[in-house]
Amino acid sequence: MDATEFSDRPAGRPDGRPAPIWLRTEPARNRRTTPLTRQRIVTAAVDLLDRTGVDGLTMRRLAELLAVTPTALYWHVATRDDVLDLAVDHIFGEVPLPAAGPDWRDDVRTLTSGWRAAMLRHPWAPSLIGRPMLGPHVLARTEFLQSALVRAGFTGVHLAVVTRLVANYVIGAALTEATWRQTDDPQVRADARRHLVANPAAYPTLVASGHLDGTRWSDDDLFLRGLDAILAIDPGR
Amino acid sequence: MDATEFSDRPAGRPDGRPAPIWLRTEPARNRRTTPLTRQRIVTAAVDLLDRTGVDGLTMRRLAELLAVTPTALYWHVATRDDVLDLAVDHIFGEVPLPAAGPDWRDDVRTLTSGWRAAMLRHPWAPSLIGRPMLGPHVLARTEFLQSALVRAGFTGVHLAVVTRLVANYVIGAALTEATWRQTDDPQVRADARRHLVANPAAYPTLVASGHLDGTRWSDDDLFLRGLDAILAIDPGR
DNA sequence: CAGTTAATTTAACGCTGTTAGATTAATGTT
DNA sequence: AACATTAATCTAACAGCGTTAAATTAACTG
Repeated sequence: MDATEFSDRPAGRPDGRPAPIWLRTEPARNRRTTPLTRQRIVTAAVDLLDRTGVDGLTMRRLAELLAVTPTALYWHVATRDDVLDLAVDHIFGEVPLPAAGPDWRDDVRTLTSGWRAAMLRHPWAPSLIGRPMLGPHVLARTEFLQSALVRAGFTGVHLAVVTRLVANYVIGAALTEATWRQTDDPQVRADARRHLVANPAAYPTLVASGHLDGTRWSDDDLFLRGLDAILAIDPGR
Repeated sequence: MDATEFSDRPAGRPDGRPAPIWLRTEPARNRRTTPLTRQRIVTAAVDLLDRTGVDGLTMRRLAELLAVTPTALYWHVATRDDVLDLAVDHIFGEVPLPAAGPDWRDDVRTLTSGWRAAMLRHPWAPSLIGRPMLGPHVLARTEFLQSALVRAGFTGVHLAVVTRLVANYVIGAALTEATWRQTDDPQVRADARRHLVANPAAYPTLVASGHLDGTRWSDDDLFLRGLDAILAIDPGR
C-alpha cells in the first residue's frame, strides 16, 4: 500500500491546485503504478519458476503476477526464451564469489558447492542449461573458476581440460540430482526401484550396489568426494 | 508402392473368387495400412527431432509423418513427454556395448565416448536428460559402466562416487557441447566472444585463455583428456 | 500548451497438447 | 455365415499458448 492509492490520477489535477506534498509520491517518478522493468520481470519469473516449474511459466501468468497485460512484457523482452535466459543468469548471481584464498582447491570447492546449491534451490535451472549461457553472472563465475585454476598453475590445454572437467561435473551433477528432486511423485522412484529388483539378471551390479536407493549415501557427500577425486590432479604434470 | 495398390479392398471380393496370389498381400496381416506401433512412432520422432529440434516435434507433425491423425498417437502413447522419453532411450540404444576387456579403463573410455557421440549426433538429447531416465537402454549402459568399475576394484561408497563422477561428467560435457553446436547462428558465438574481449577487465583470465574461441582445441581431445584425469584415480585407495 | 517519445492495452492469429465420442477394422464366437 | 466384441483410428472441438499489429495512454520536451 503506497501513496498512489489515495488518487489514481496525478495529484492536484482536478481543481488545478497541487495536492499537499504528503499525498504526492516521490516526484521524480510520478507514474500511476510501479514501472515494469527487466529486473522486476526476472524476479517475478524466478518466483513463478520456483513455484510452478518451467512449464508453469507462461507469459500470461507472468504478466498477471506483475499486474500487467501479457503483451506489455514484450516491450522489455523479445521472447519467452529471453525470460528463461535471464532467470538462469539471475540465480547464478546468488552464487557467492569467495575471496581468493591460499588454497586454490578450497576456492574451487566453495565455488562449485555454491554453484550446485543454487541450482538445487531452483531445480528448474539445470534443465535450462541447454542454451548458451552468456549472462554476466555466469561469466563472472566461470572467470573465478578459471582464475583459481591459473593460480594453481594450470596453463594451456591443461587449463582448458580442467576448467571443462570441473564445470561439466557440476552441471551434470546438478542436472541429475535436480531431476530426481523434481520428480515430485515418490511413486515413480519406487516403481523404478521395483523394476530394477525384479530383473536382477539384467542389472546385477546396479541391484547389488543399491542404485536408485537414494537413502544409502548423501548426495552432498557423493558430490564432494567426486570433486576431491578431480582436484587430486597435479597441476605440475 | 506395394501390392495393395492394385485393389484397396481385400482381393477377390468382386466376383467371389480369390484373386491370384500375386495380387494379394501377405495374408497374416491383411490391413489397409502398416499398423501404428510404439516402435514406428519412436523412429519417426527421432527423425523429426534430428531435423527440427525439440520445439519442432509436435504431435501433429509427428502424426503427419506417420500418415495418421494426431489423436491416433494417443492410443500408443499417453503424452508428448512420453514420446520424448522414448526418443531419448532409443538413441541410447545406439551406444555400442563393448565386450568387457582386460583394461577396465578402456571399457569406460569406449562406453563414455560412444555415449557422448550418440548425444552429439542427436543434439536435442542432452537437454532432455532433465527427466527421469529409466528406459531399458539407459539402464543397460549404466549397468555396464558400474560393472566395469566393480571389475576395477571399486566398492561401497567409492563405487557410487566414481559412477556418478563419470556419468555426470559425460552428461555435462554432452550438454555444453551440444548447446554450442545447436546454436546454429554463428553470429551469437561471435557476439559473445566480442563481448568478452570488450571487457578484458571483468574477464581477464577468460580472455587470456581464449575461452569461447572454439577452434583452439578439439572438443574430442578435451573430453578424452578430462576423462583420463578422472580415470587416474586408484581403485585401491 | 503542443508535439514527441515511451510504455502499455485491445484484439486477434495460428498453433499447441489433449479429450470425448463416433466410426471403422479385425478378431472371436456361435 | 452372421453376430458380438475388442482394438485402432478418426472427427470435432476446447482451452491455452507465444507472438504480432495497431490503437491508446502516460510521460517527457520545447
